[in-house]
Amino acid sequence: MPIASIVSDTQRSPTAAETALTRRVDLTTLRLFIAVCDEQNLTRAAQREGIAASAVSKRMNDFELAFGVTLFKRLAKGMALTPAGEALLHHARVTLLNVEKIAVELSEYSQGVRGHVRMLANLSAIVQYLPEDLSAFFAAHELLRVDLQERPSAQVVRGIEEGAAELGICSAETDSRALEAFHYRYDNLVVVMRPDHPLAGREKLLFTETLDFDHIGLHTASSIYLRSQYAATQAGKTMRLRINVPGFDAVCRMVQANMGLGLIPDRAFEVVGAGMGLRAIPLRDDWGRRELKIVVRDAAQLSATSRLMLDYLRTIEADRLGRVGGRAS
Amino acid sequence: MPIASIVSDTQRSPTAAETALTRRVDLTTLRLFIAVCDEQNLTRAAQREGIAASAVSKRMNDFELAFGVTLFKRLAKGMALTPAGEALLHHARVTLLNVEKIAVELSEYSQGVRGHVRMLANLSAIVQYLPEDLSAFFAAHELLRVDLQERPSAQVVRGIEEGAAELGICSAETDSRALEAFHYRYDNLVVVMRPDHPLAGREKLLFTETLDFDHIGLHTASSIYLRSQYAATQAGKTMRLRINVPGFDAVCRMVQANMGLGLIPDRAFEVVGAGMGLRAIPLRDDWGRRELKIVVRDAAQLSATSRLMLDYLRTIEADRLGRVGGRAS
DNA sequence: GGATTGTTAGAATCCTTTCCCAACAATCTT
DNA sequence: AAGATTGTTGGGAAAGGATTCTAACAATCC
Repeated sequence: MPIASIVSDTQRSPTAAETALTRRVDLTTLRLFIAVCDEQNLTRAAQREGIAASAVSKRMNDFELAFGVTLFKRLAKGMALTPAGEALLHHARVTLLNVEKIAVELSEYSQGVRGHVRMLANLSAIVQYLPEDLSAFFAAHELLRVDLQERPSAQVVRGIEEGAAELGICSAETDSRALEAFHYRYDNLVVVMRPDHPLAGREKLLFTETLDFDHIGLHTASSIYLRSQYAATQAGKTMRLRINVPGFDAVCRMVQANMGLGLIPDRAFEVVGAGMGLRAIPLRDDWGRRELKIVVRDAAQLSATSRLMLDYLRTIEADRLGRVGGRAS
Repeated sequence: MPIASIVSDTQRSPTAAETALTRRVDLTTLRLFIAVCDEQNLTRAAQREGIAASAVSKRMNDFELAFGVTLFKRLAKGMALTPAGEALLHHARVTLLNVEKIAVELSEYSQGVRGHVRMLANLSAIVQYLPEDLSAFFAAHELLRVDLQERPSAQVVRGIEEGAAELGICSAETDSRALEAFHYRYDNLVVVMRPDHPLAGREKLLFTETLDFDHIGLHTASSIYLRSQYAATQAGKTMRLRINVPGFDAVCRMVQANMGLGLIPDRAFEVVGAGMGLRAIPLRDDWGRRELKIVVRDAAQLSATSRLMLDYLRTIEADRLGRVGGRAS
């Protein structure tokens, strides 16, 4: 993005003088600084942190001196931030948040947790397969912990590329660029409707048959939404959308409220919409069968724990298929 | 996302014991730790950091003791990470990166820069209006600096909500939820084509008229792509997409290469596709005129510098319209 | 004048680093 | 095969540095 970089400067590498300054930053100073900002008063901040006011004063002054910056305007009633102070406050907050994460995560290790796996996954995977897969995984490896976040498929890829997590699960149609990809699960889309809907008696449906009725859409970045819009376009028809909602449960509730048809994966319906008295009819179109894939940056360089998880996720469906003798649901 | 939170634990608040542990983390230890990880060797790490090897050893041991965790497997050939060590490494890296940002930013303040504004904007704003608007703004306020990142409109909103930046610019059609929104600019979409294209002689075009020809799409999260797909659907037709590309310049290059029609904002064409010998024909549909809006979390609580920028961006078009006497381009 | 506010100074304390040495494993030399 | 050499991490004592505390001091507000 060349045009952006003209005015952006976050990416440039720090000079030697700046790396020297890096060493003058320390966490207690940042913590105290935040306290002073919160209280807008040095004395109260010192009390809150259980330290003498003079110590705080000295730290703030030394810090300002070291960086050649004034952080506060010293008023008679307390301390007010300068622009430089505001900039520091922002970074100080996220830095301390990070440090807190360190403490939390390490203390988990000390209590026996032997590994952490950071994962990103799309909604379909999280709702349908991950709860069971992960709990089965935990049964075999009690000492592991997973940090899972939901994101649309495209951003799962982005997050893995950027190293925000090690394992990602996204729709197989998503472009995963330089990442390594492995098969995870197959998915089947079903049309969800009330039992009194005109189509409720059907065994199977073509997507085009549903286009004469109102639809309830997922959020616009979801792959199901994008794919169904595309299918409608291909058929030369229009999807009549009443509303876009953020989750499968919300879709089912909207269907229940007679807002229209919903299009969600079958297992999601079993999990989320089961007790709601709704009908789910399989989609006959070829794109009604979807694939979820696992993406990683470099399988060879994965941490031992992530490697374990990856191997597990890759074999689990193979096992299941072997037992059942075919591709189930 | 209740189902996700069962297995996710990033959001939970730290216990008292953990906040106590927070104080045992310090940056030099983290820096040394990273050095040891990089070198996989305590002695070399100590040399690199200009410190005695035994001091490093002591720090690592104390740290392990404090958290009750083993970070390394001590091998004869050096030190290898345990899973806990890998987890720490990840967080340590991002923490130090943040600290470096602090040093960089503050040293800029010390050199006279008086304020930082963090912004997110969509591609349309960045390519068309921000370069001029920002440079004009800088002319009036030499001492300010802007940190600008490109994101699709929906994620601009998300970023502002999460506090990643203070000012955002996105398409007016984007749902900005609880954020405050202000008008920024109007936009007009044009159809870009080669001069030898059948439609090249036209003065204006309806989007439906272009649907008989191949199109070049932007990336699927872009508002132009979403909106034009929707329009095609509404017209009961199909958009014949040859390829999706990530930027306006790429669209123009594809058009030049005879891949099809492009749909981009007019000013983007002037900036990016001007010298490429292409035709740009205005879109006559009502949605061909788009609006860009500025979003902020709470205008009343904005920092002084961001406030300045917001006020500037809000007035600049009003001025321009006043001078020109109407809505230009 | 009393009660805020933040700042300064000197002494006590705490912590870190350094230095030297020990134990150990792997590798090379005799 | 035995011994020497190199490189590794770990531990204890002393020196040096940094941080903190108490106490006293200015400036402002009510």
